[in-house]
Amino acid sequence: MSESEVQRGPTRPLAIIPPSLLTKTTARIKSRCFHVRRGPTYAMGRTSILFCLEFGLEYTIILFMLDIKFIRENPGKIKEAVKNKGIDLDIDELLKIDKKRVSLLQSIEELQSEKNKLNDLMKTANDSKRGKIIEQGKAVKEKLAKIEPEYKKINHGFEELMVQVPMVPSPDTPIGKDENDNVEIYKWGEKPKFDFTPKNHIELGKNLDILDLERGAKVGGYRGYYVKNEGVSLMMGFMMYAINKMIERGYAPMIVPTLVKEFAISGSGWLKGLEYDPEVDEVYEIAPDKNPDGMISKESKFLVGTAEPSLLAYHAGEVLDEKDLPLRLCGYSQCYRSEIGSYGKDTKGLYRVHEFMKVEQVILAPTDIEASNKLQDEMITISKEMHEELGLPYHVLQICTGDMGTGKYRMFDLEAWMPGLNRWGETGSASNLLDWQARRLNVKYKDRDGNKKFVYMLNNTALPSPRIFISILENYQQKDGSVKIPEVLQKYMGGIKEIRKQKNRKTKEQKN
RNA sequence: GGUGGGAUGGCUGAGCGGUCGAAAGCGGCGGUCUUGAAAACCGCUGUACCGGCAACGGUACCGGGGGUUCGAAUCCCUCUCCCACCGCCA
Repeated sequence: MSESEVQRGPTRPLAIIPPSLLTKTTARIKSRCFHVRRGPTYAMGRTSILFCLEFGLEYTIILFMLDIKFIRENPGKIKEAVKNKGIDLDIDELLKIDKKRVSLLQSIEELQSEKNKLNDLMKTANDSKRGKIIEQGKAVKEKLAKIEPEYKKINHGFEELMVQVPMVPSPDTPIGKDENDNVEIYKWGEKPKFDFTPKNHIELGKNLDILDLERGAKVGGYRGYYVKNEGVSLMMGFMMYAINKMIERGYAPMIVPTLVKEFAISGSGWLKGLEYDPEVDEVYEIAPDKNPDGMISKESKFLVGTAEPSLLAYHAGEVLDEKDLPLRLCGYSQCYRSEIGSYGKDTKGLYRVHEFMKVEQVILAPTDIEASNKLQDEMITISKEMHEELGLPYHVLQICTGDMGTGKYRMFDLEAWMPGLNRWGETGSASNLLDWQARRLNVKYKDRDGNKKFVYMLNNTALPSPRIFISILENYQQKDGSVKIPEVLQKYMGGIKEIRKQKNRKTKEQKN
């Protein structure tokens, strides 16, 4: 058989079978794990691969992330991904633990089988035999009591390593160590030229009385801020603009919970390990609630860093219908970031703050890599369009292996130009994670043949509040310190065309 | 804040110590009939993991975790969530 192409990717081994072989819409080979059907890809098990081998059919192997079977069979590819992403994870150790785990599991299953047989005997046994069966049952129970704790311990270690296994990056992802190796793939707009020294948003905001960082720090602490007056109209204005844009593009809008259970956070990949670690994880944990009996419940909650976890977890544990995919969602939320890994970075101004607003876009898609990449491009196009309508010069970077998260397959950042800071600043980030998150959140769909598969999940920023705010202020500033308003936003701001220093800010009523 | 009632397969819903991976209905799939469709009738129809080339075999799962028992969907503890009514409040 000719292995036409070995691709790196996620999920179960997929096979592509020439359509000429499928004379009917559904050609079914009666085997439990073997379904052949029409379409670009076919979900297959081991049997199917063997079938292909036997009949000389072509197929494409695509990786299966977080599936231990694939890791066992292709340790080389995983090791390469671990290396390229700069992750500290020993795959050999994982495989060793896996082996031990499986052998313990088998012992347990044997004992349980024995136990079940005794139970069956008990149903029909007379009293004289019963005593003996009870003795035997007790003996089996003792053995189980010995093995089970050992298994649990091993299994925990196994899971700890498994959650760190990275998604293998897409073939077009540049290999690199850090953000310096990201590749600029697109650029739009001219950086504005000023016949004066441009101010940064901190000065502009203060002069115009639309941003107060001092009192923000007084009340909110480090990285706290107040947005005021026309600043509020501006910020709420472009949030509303983003929401409308998403609705227009067919994304279902939601205002999502920002206080969520741990599974939503960890399932989306926002925790680095198996459990929350405030030293490394970027999210805030909220003290446990009181339950109705006044007892302290064990489950604490977390503040989301974006609407993404809330949107993705919306369908957690559900089986969707293929005809509803791709599912396009957008969420508006307040976002909270502990910035634990960024101490001392961007300490001034609005660039890096602990809380902000954001409109986020998310797609749940069928398991087709090509199509999911197209959907990712679709989301990026929307972001590009918004930057262009807002008149913000920007460029798009393809993120390299070393700078992308563990679970990501393909990733792009948008960076808008910020003249006052004299640099590009990230205003959007689009990721395709394939089924990496869906496995953790257990979101599946039923395809046309009734097979259940994990969906592919993609996310992208629509607009984040502080950084777009910065970029607008700094790009649209005028010599006299005023700031013009991009035309598309004016209708969301009650017709305000520019923000300038106000001598008398009293409201109408106060004036009267 | 007070008082009750719940959580079972894709959905509705029975079971309340062994014969239960789980009745029944709906939905889905396949078939008969039909020019085609509908109706009617017949059959099939949960998921994950382990072993096996396969046929198949094994184990687990009745919201999560723990316990009692030779044996738990069923009894006990605990957590989470949902519903109803009253009170209070945005």
